[in-house]
Amino acid sequence: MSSSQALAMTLASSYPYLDALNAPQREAIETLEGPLLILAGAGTGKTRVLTTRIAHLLNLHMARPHEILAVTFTNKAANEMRERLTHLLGREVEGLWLGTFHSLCVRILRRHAERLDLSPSFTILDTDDQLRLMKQLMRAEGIDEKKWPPRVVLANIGRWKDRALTPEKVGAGDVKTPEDPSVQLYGYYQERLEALDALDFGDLILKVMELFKSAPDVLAHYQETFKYLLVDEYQDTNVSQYLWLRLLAMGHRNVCCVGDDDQSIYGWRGAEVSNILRFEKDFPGAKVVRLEENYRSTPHILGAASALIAHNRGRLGKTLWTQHAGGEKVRVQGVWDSQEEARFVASEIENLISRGENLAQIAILVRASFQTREFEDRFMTLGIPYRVVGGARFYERQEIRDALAYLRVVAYPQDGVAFERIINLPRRGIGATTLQTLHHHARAQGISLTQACYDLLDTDELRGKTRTSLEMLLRAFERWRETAKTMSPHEIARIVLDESGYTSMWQEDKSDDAPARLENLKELVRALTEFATLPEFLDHVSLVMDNNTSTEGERVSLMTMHSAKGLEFETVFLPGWEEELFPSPRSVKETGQEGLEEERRLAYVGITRAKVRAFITHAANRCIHGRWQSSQPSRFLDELPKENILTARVGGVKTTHLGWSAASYTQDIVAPASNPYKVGEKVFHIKFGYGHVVCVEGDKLTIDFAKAGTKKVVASFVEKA
DNA sequence: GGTGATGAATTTTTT
DNA sequence: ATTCATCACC
Repeated sequence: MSSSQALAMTLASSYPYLDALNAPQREAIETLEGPLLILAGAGTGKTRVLTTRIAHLLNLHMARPHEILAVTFTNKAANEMRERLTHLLGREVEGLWLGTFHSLCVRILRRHAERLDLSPSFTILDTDDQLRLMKQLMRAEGIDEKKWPPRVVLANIGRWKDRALTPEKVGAGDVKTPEDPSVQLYGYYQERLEALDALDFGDLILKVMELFKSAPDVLAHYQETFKYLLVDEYQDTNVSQYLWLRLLAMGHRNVCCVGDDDQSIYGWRGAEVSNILRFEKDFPGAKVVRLEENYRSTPHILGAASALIAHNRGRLGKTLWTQHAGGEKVRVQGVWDSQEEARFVASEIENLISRGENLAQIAILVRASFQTREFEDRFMTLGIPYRVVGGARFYERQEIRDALAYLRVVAYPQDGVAFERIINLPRRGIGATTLQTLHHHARAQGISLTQACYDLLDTDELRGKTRTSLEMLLRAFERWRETAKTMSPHEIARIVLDESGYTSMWQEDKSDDAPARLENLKELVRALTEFATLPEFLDHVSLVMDNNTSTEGERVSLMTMHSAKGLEFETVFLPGWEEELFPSPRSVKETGQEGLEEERRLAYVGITRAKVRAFITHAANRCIHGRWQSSQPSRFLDELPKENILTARVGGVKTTHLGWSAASYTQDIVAPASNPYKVGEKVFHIKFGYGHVVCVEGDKLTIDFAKAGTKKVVASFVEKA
């Protein structure tokens, strides 16, 4: 034991935050030196251990904030950890290296870009950019996109990057068939990225490794700086991230990883549970602490989850236990179809509301995001406030990405990816042919797309309308860049969007979703007020794809089980436990037993989110891709012990009106007619667009929407058009 | 170079 | 059901 650790032990009692911990938790916190692996089951206080550990390191003056590197899985988790740390220490901590692998890598890369063939203002490509680039590449190479879908090629490349395989390292055993063009395209893809001064997500990790290998002084600097390393959600790290970590930890070996092999649900993204097993091998003498006391769930919930996960082979094995007693059994409910499922869940939620339960403590966790739709419909009809977490994310919307492309070109003139996106948006007569000419020139001369435009404008290559509008566009960008020097980012954004004609493009658009898009653009400009500079904002956007899900207001949460990781709710609904949906047939088909086990872990994650009560439902019929299918209950249901569950089934061909409980029916009649809308009036709804009121009942309106058809909604969800 | 019609494929999960 | 690509025509 080191002297500092001995010190920690003796002083422990004078740190009140240690007193509330159980023995293993305390051990996990007081083992500050040397490699430590914390196997933390669901709900065993893992985040608490991590934050307390950081607080303890700081309080004992064993490290200054900038000497601690803490890696989380999501930006949200990083923020939460920061908040809890502030709370523990009673003050804000500045300078801590706390973030996701990706955001930490960007921070390092921007600092040392000159040591690599990158500029400090390199671009980070997102999935959309990647896809566009790959399509271009494949077209240029004459590769059939039908036979080799660009998404699949990109997925292959992504998996190779997850395993730290550069194009030359990809072997024959890494491709499914010898004629797969992915390897060849991987090489070209990397060349294009380099020419574009761009990195994709996987590159962020690999580039830092490259930096460390080519610049030993830089590596030494970070190895010395980061005296203590902490990693959350360790079961979801990939090989690259593991190697990255090992490189940094090699010297002092003060590395603490927290994970749960039973909650590994990102195998499809290259996560390797085996990193956990490797840990003890690569860090001999590593201490392993197991956290098995669950503070979250009732015995029935825990019992159901534990029995389910016990069906997996190849797990490290943990026995979760709780001091809680009693509680409700997990309810398993069969319904006729997905609509009835939505009605059932909604009526149960109304029951909970009438019993005074907090909506923020209720969540519906689905396997696939399309499942949220029917719940949304139902909640809107009944006026149950809800929020969809994750899903179609703000920064991924078309109009937002277009607007961002404009801003990127203003901030980084050489950003070809962004420039290409908006060069003809709104339409200004610069079509595919012109673009091809520009590309050809840019590549031949090894210059940026923007530079190629300037070059070609000096020649007679371009004529007529094309020439004038390209010239105008370049002038406009020059002007905006000038403006950007003196104005705040949000003012620049407004000017750029107006002067480019992008705003008017949507104003003139007669489609139903145009108003919502304009609203989103306004929201974007609003979001910009929080940033001092354009580059700062752009980095934020490419890394923090979380739409800042406002936690404000009491709302039911709707999300996938994946995005529910790390969260907890008093009540959890788990709909769609059917063979054709969960386990996902695709997952089982593609990766067999391994895939099935990952699905089971997902089920385990789902159940263990619940503190007090859990409902699992399965429908006999479901409409997938516009086609009705009948389905069998999920095999996972058979794996739940009888003593922990309560089964009910509503079968038969005739629909049973489960959701139409007396409560919701009377509410329809009793509710006062307190809304300002009249039959025939034109209204706007954020999700359904424009429509006319056809019926008014109390605060409910029946509206015939131009696009979405006839829907019944609560008056407060629409506005006058 | 732009537009509109037709037909096919698509949806698992996310930094 | 919706989105995307392709093709014919302006």
